Amino acid sequence: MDPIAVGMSMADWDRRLHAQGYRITPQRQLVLQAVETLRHGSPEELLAEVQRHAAGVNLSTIYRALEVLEKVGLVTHSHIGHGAPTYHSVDDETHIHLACDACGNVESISADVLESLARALRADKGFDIDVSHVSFHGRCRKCIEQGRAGKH
Amino acid sequence: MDPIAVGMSMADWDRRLHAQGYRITPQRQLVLQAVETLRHGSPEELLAEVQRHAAGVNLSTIYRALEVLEKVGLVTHSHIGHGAPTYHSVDDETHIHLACDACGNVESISADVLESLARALRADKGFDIDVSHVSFHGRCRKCIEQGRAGKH
DNA sequence: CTGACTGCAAAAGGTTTGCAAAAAG
DNA sequence: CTTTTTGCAAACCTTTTGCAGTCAG
Repeated sequence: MDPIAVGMSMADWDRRLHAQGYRITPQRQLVLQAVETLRHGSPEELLAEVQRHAAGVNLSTIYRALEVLEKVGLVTHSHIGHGAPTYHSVDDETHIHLACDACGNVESISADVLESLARALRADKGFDIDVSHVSFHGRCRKCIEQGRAGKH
Repeated sequence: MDPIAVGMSMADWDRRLHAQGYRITPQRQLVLQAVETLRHGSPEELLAEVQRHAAGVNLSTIYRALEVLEKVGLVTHSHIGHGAPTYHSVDDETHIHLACDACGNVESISADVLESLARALRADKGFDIDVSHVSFHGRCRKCIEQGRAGKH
């Protein structure tokens, strides 16, 4: 598997960084690749992925790289559970997360379902939702059928 | 201000605890009252509120009380930002949060806006949203008008 | 060269846990 | 009297920060 050409945002990732005055570094490229490889990843998970290619990279570098990559619009994150945020690449189709509180499973679905709600909130409240950030908690089909209860 | 009769859930709060085998303690009552007084509160903030009435209460007690109160259905929490969760009492009208990433302000609105979306997700994906848990990120009217950018 | 970036280690938040003493039922 | 609950202190986990050395431009 070619570690370079993973997503379409990779095409101009360096230009994007450059444009905003940031430098191109191997670490930043590795983090971006890691985000695109694991389509969802916590900082910890991204570190593991990055370290498969470059063992010496430090966790704080992951955090700082993600901050920069997010600032230039190459990645986003959302808070799915109680724990760590999940980062994903911006070139994926915008999606939202359905996190099951009973089994912990997380499903990604298209963000299209939010369209009319987003429009309504924009109109009524003047509030502009960051759609890529959205995640819903609840119970998935399987857990409802099995009568599994429980939060978290 | 009467510290006892704040919300309607206070009516049978002790019965609720009792029913599930938990004991009635001043700390638990104080925490429940604090949640109803500050309609939104992080554990830290709830501690401060509780300590206005009983200085000796410990933060870990707040956490443990919230866990129990949540288990018996007297309070819920939602994760608004990056930081601490926010607890609110269940007897309030179910509401969701609109958190502005630019100014940090959080607005509560009725959860009614989610009705049709919730129904659709239930039908299409079999996923049952925990509505009280929902919060949206984005930009509020003020910040949009002032062209204020920025995440977090 | 010079400033931005990295690794490391320490600090900072937020939450959890073990334990002995205190309180509830 | 028995069992739960509390307060305290320490442990834990994730994220942030200060700093000196390194690297990109």
